[in-house]
Amino acid sequence: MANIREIAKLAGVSVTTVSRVLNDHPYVSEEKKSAVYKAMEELNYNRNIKAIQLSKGISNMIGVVLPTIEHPYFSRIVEGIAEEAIKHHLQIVLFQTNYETSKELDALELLRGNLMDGLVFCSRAISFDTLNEYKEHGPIILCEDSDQEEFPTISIPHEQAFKFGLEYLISKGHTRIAYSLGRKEGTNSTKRRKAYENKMREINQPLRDEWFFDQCLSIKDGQQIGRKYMNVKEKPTAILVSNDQVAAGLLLEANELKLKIPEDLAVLSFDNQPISEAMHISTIEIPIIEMGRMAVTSIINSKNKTNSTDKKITLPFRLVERSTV
Amino acid sequence: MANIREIAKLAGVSVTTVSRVLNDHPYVSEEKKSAVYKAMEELNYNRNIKAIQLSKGISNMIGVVLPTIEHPYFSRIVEGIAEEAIKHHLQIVLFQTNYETSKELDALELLRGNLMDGLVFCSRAISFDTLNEYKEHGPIILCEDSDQEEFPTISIPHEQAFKFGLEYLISKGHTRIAYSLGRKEGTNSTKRRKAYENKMREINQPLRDEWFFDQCLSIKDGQQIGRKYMNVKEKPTAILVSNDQVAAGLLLEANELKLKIPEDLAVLSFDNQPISEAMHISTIEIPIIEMGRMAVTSIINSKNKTNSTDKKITLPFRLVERSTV
DNA sequence: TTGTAGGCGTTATCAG
DNA sequence: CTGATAACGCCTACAA
Repeated sequence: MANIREIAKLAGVSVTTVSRVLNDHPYVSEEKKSAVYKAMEELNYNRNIKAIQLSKGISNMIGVVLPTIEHPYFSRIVEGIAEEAIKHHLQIVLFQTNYETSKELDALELLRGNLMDGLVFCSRAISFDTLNEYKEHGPIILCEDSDQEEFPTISIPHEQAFKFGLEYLISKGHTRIAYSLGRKEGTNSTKRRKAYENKMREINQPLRDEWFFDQCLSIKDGQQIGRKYMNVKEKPTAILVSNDQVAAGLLLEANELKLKIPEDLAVLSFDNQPISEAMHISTIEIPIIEMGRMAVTSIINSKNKTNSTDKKITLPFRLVERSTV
Repeated sequence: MANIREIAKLAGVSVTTVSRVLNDHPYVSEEKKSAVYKAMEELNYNRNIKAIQLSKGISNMIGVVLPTIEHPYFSRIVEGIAEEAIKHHLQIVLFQTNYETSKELDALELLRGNLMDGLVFCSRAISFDTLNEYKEHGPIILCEDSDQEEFPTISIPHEQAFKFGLEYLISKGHTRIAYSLGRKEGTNSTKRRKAYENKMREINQPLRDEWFFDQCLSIKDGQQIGRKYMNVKEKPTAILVSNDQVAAGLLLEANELKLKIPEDLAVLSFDNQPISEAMHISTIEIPIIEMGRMAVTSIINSKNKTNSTDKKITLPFRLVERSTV
């Protein structure tokens, strides 16, 4: 592989001049410029980007950490990240962690090793304490509704949104409301659970284990809920589920079980993914793509200003009324 | 940022020794080793991965090119790629192109610039001629069923699979068969179309424009087909659609239109994504995850051997009979 | 077991 | 306009 020095030699100029030509600097005579181009042609020259990056001390890469790319929620975030990243000539490095902290650490180590300019955690298993150890090595953006002050976050207000969903169901005459969450421990899920418990206390409803469905993320999980529902002794009249996938699964299973939605069971979900429109699912929209986009701008902002301005960005949610409530 | 030289100075050893400690080389005395560790601790040392990569001439990164990450087919391929990549300590760089050749070129340019060890094209818009210009810069793997000899490919035999699907429908008594494709121009779609035209000729059926639905990828597109179907004058009795998403949309719309599946219209699709199981859609399984996995191994093989062994890898497809045929 | 010196390929500084 | 020369941070013969 020919390098800049060989080009210089062949063209009869200095490496500086070659570099100038390469970078479209002014102040290079046309003759030398064409001599350089000719030499590059002859030697079949290719720039070495790694060398440029080392020399300049930049990367133009950001890491995106998520449990799996196969869930619509995450692929949608990445869609947004990719859209914004390309505007800034940033490349995206994907870390599919399956919520294994060791893999999340891999991403952090690469940030530490200066390979990436920043990291977006779409969801995480790793602790804030661990995260904190990597704080100095580059901007880390969290797509979750956490209250800590260390890292910028981008999210809808999950507690408020869940409360809003419950109130909507209540306004429709429901008091016996079940719910599902993605994973018990996550920041967002914790907020949702809190909202649920508060609201139930408020309307004097007991918390029933039977009415809570954990680990619900996919269509299959939604079908699961449908089957479990049949065995629930005290039936709820409504359910607020983790996301549209779960709602879709629940609807499909309900159809098989001759369960009428919303007459027997009202269903409200989150996200407003395409499938919810197709199945007429009432849902609370989360601006997922926008979240992805803003995660990138947030990283860029953190890079530019030493005092990162935007700490906690809260995006709006929105009720989309269709026919399952 | 402290570097290896400062560590050496503070620890009172040479840079070589520091490098040895860093890389777990043998033949370093315990005293020096701990002196180095101490110095690293004191100076808050972080390895610069870009420098290592430049020095060693490696990248440990592969690029993945696809139109959008938001479609289950592509996110599933990436899932497979990620699974295999992590075993080989390869990072994944995502190029979301929206089928714009300029963005596909970006990926190729980074390959040329030695930033990545190889490229996987999950789908592409760019021509073989252009691709060929980048052949020398690293392995390029195509996830499509093309017959060219220049690049390794990984795919099911699309023509054969489509023919198989048609024959299955015919064996169920159908002769009036419609079909849909993802995009007219793609390699895989071309094969499918060819299979369709051949088979129709074989059973003496005319080709009707009305029975062909182009640009069908999503649930929405499937619903579209349902609505268009109502206006088709000569009704087909079966349809072979591009993928499970389209089938799902078609089923949902059929339900609203009081169209009976499979009585009024039999539906067979491709992929065997989770949604097809949930909706009991008969489908021809494509080992998408496996495709992703093998794309990575193929890149690794191309790297190791100068004479790339596996040129065209053909994966098996499989009929999954459920209740839409 | 250790160190010196040169190389990876580019950019940046500064003097002409 | 041009060019030496020193970074960037690390690895690795080769020699000791």
